Amino acid sequence: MLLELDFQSDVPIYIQLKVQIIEGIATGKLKPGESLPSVRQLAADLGINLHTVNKAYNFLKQDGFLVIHRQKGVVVNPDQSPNVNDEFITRLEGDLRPFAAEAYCRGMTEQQFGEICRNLFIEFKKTRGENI
Amino acid sequence: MLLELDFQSDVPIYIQLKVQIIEGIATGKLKPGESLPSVRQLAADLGINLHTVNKAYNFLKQDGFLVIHRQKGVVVNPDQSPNVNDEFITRLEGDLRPFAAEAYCRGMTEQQFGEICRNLFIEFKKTRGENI
DNA sequence: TAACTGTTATATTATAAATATAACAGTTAT
DNA sequence: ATAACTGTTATATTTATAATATAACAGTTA
Repeated sequence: MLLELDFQSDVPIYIQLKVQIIEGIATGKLKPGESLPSVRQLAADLGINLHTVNKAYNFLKQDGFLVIHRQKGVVVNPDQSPNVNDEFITRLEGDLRPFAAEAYCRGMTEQQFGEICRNLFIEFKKTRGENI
Repeated sequence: MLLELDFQSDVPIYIQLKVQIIEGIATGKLKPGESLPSVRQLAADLGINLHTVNKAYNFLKQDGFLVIHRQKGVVVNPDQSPNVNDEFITRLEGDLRPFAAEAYCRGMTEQQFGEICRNLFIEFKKTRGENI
């Protein structure tokens, strides 16, 4: 899977990695049980430091998206991704609220906002369908 | 309007201020034309530095949420909040995508996700209705 | 004149991000 | 067994950003 970094972005590199890997799982480009490059390999490929990759991997491991397999190294969780629990929903609502507020302030309609959110979600559904 | 800061949060203070002011406008707790505390006053009230407040105010001014009024100081844009333009939509989609991806990975349904987004939006509509 | 407004400038401190090396324990393949 | 790999841990340093501390300026207001 291709990972692209924007070094000009104000988003930290390890967050960019984390987000892109989750999106990769969402689209099916990264499949359950699939191995990821080693921390050293990926760091070398991207021209960044080993610890930056390790930081991203560890966040994803802690969330249950990745597991460490004795033989295969870092692997996409073969069982399934972590659940939707109350903690996640609370966090999600807190994270999304500012965006909803700004959209509402700017005069976006409920339909517009709903459609953008739904389309983003559907996009993953579709793409995973194609990649499985 | 009451502003509350979480000094333990990993979200920078000036971002917390920016978000809460936008949410205040969205809920109608901050009305068009209404004055905000001076940078020195708000900084003193919150126990933070003048420049931290100024930084938040300037971001909001740049986005068109606030204007500087000769007499009244910093004021909620009396005309209206900034528009929904293509730039905003592009930025919004980019910002929301990671959350949609994670929600989808965790097995959230399109209905669940859509409802959470819609409810957040509706909440502002309702609250502003009450506050106007 | 005095007290306020936002603004600008400069310097410093604190924290987080990213890097640089090095080493350890365990696995894998030659 | 040796060599090459795996993630992990430790330590130190550099870089960038966040936040603070003082000070001053130009304009407004009472």
